[in-house]
Amino acid sequence: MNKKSQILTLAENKVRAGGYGNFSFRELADEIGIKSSSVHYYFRTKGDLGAQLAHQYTNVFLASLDDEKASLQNTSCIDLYINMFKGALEKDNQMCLCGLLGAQSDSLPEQVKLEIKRFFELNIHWLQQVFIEEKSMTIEAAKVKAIQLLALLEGMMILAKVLNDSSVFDSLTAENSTASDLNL
Amino acid sequence: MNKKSQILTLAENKVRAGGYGNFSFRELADEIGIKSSSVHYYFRTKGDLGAQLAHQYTNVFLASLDDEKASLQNTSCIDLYINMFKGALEKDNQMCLCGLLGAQSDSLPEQVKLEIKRFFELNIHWLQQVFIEEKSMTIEAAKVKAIQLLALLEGMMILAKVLNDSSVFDSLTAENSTASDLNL
DNA sequence: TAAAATCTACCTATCAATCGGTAGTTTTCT
DNA sequence: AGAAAACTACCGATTGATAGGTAGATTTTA
Repeated sequence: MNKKSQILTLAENKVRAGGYGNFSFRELADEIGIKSSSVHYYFRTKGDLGAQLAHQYTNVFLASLDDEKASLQNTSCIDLYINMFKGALEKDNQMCLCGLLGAQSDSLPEQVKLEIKRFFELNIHWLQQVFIEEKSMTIEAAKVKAIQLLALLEGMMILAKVLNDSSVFDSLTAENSTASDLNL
Repeated sequence: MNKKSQILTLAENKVRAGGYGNFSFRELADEIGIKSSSVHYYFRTKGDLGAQLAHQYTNVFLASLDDEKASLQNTSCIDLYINMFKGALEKDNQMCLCGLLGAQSDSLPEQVKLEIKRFFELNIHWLQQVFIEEKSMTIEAAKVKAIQLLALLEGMMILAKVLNDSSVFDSLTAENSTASDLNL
């Protein structure tokens, strides 16, 4: 793996653990074994690094979503989507990168903010299509559902972390659907 | 308002905008018109300040929840709860303090982490009681619902901020219940 | 084909600013 | 007088960022 990828991977872990302020050029450089100026060689400013990080995270997330969709043909895309979040949490025990950055977005550089917005817009659109196709919803209703599900999952990641219990996700998948209908 | 309250109020705004790293002793002191050492007089360490901040936030939040509950007798407590979140967002255009800190919790001092956990446990308990009383649920089902609703609202705050649109909350209240049943 | 120019991938060294925190002193209030 | 609430004056560490340099690979030009 080249240095640039190493930097992005390491930065992702740090951001997902504690947000935008939880990484520094020196820290990244030290742990990789280069100098902080070399990190600046790949990323002119911290904002650039953050923006590229979010952009790549979004692309990888959506790509693996489509991959899973293609390979698991008999599973509901909604369950697939829920399990993507649950899996990310259980695998890394970390927040969603864009969820955390989204919560902090008031304090982020503009370029990072835009990438966070992109993540949410693309995810809402992906889910909206699923609700239209799987549940025969109208465009409007599907969008509302998409936003609600995405919010629910981002929030669940927070709760799972705080309560130190990833089983809170289990009530969401269709297998245990007795508890899953959240009609308020 | 005394200095200590001023410090806490100012710190709350800064944390709700950008997280735990978004305030410093110097910044708080400058904006209030005292010296940073005077902030240390009231709060020995940054962890102490953060912990007291979260503790007070939790107490105020739950107290005004009970206040509203007592004054608005004919409204569902669930709608009341939802509107507390929506109101906080529209009034301050800021995240839930403990939602943001919860997302960052891996990087927080232990004392702050404990206060964040307290916020979520008390809120889950409050909602659980509502679901038991209003919807005649079992203890277990009510807890699942409480966790789901809290997660949904914390996540909605993130989405509302990122999309810059607080109307995403509107689909949740009982008045527009056509779109509100989130049965997956 | 060989020299010249350019690029890649780092480096050393340093900057002003900011960070959380401390010791000891002075002012203000009761 | 004595306690509370501020202050001055620091400390060591870290931050993002910049200037300038270098060895080696690659590309362009004559």
